[in-house]
Amino acid sequence: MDIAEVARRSGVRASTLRFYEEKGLIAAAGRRGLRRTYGPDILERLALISLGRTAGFTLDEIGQMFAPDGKPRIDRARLADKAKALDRTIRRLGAIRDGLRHAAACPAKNHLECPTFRRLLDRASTGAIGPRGKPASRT
Amino acid sequence: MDIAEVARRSGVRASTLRFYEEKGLIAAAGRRGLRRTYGPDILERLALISLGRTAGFTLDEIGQMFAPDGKPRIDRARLADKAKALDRTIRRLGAIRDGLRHAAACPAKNHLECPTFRRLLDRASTGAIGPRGKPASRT
DNA sequence: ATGCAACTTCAAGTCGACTTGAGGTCAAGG
DNA sequence: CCTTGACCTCAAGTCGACTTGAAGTTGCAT
Repeated sequence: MDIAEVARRSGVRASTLRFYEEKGLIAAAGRRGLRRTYGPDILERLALISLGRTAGFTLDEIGQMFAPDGKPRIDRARLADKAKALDRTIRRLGAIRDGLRHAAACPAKNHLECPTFRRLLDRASTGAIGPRGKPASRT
Repeated sequence: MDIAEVARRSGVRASTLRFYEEKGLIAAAGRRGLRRTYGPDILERLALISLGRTAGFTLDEIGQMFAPDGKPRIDRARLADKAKALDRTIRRLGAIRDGLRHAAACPAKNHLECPTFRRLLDRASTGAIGPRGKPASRT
């Protein structure tokens, strides 16, 4: 596959593929002249990277999860930690989602007067919800 | 309250408070000489901002949620949308958390050989999970 | 009255993850 | 053979959310 096809099949832009290569996250199977050629494995690799990104790993962290030979070298403790962190995030977001839902439906003229909303706000300010451990998605 | 006390009580750094002011997200109640003074309302305001941030709104979006008079001006449809988006995110993250948990416990020498892991990967690459709608938290 | 820690402004820097632009090369179709 | 469009490299730019640094001012305790 050439870079355009990988881009097409993975949804990852060509510029990003070059960038990932520069960072050591992926490698082209070879070159045809100047041009990169990729084997089918690249797609799985990219899926793995995408997965890691969504889970909240940085590219650098993801890079460290591949042994120099290219096979995943996965640190189970690290994964368990991340699962735990993810779980906390999920809980926080769940609380917020419920708060938003309520606010969207709530009849109070001013949300600051709504007890449900105020409870959410209190939890937010006492750190049960926010702020560290940031956002949720740019829709 | 002076800026240092607001910082202490809210957990938001003084530099951030000045930055938020510059962005129009907050305002000092007044000045004592050069120095900003804040009323107690600021803490609620900051909680609201923190909440919005965690929910995935940008600072600009959050700014638009306050009427010029400073009272929250909340667009219910917007909130409902965000709740929906948040819910999608939560689902994605839940799937990933489960995948990570499994991977952390899974006995397979190579995760790529584990059927559970592969299923996760497939969902990731078919877009059921990733990649658009980014990360989860910098722990 | 004086010293100084804590405040002020404004410009620039940082970080992560890419994207964009300029200028160059080259494989493949006509 | 020639064109051309897809590819290449490398440097710089972007975006969001802040932080940092330099240089200046000042409220307040002694």
